[in-house]
Amino acid sequence: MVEEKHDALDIVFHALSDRTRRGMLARLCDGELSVGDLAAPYAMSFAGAAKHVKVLERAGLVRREVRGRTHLCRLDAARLAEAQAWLKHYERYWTRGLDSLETLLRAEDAKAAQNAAKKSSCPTPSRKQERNGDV
Amino acid sequence: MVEEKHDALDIVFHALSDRTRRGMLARLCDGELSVGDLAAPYAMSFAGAAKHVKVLERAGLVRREVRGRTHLCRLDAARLAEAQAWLKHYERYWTRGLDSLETLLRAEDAKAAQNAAKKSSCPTPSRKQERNGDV
DNA sequence: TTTTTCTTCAACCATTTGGTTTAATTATTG
DNA sequence: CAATAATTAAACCAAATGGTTGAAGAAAAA
Repeated sequence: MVEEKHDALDIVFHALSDRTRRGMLARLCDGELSVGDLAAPYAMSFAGAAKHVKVLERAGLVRREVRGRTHLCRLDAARLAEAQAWLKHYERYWTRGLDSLETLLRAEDAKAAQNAAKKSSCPTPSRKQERNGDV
Repeated sequence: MVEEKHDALDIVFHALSDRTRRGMLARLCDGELSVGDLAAPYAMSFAGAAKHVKVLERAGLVRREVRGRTHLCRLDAARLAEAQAWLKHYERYWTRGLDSLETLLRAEDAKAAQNAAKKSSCPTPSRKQERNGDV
């Protein structure tokens, strides 16, 4: 009878819905950081940033190890896996679209290849982008 | 100089951080639904549910087509793809863990197979779960 | 036209969020 | 010991969130 209003996914997605917190997670990829280290890059007050760390912690995305007077934080990606598992259900609803886009691009490539064939051959046009912008 | 405080990812993750909205997205997988249809299953007021639809719409997760007096909504998964692309960056931080888990389970399976070998052979133990609980 | 249906809009309320500042806590260092 | 460093805790604030109710609009049906 604990009247749970938010399930784990609510809390994880909420934690991810803030650019500051996503930035913290990104920096934790390179290894453990203290709360102070995590807070340093941001313009806000230390206490403000520490609150963000706490949100990440409550979402289970970071784990904290108190070591002397500093609190070391490290990424715990398990909950991210859960979030991605949820999203994966919807993969088919965008891959369909991407597939047709892919088809279109392939057709374009083929046409371009035909036109270019008079001059040279170009086996794999390599339409890979992987552009991301991060954080 | 528009002073954008929230980027697209903020808004998408926030939209996903509510069970009601995730439920709506799930139901939209089966096809278009009116706002009324979307609202029906929930205990809250119609206007309350309609607000959730609007949040999804502003996040770019649903698109609305006004048709007569009913507003048809349909899933637009492109933004979900962006969210998953972000999560994909972290895949390596949980697959490492899952790999060792996998190794452990494989070892268990192998042992079980050895024990069972005296009675019968079982080619693919099929440790696939895909359990999800959805929404 | 009148009524009903589907929907938005506006006002309101309680709670949460993201931020601040100041004070308190805890561990290290001089 | 006293001083400093790393952090939390508490009180506060403005804005956003998630919900309500009641009214209004526009399209369809009577």
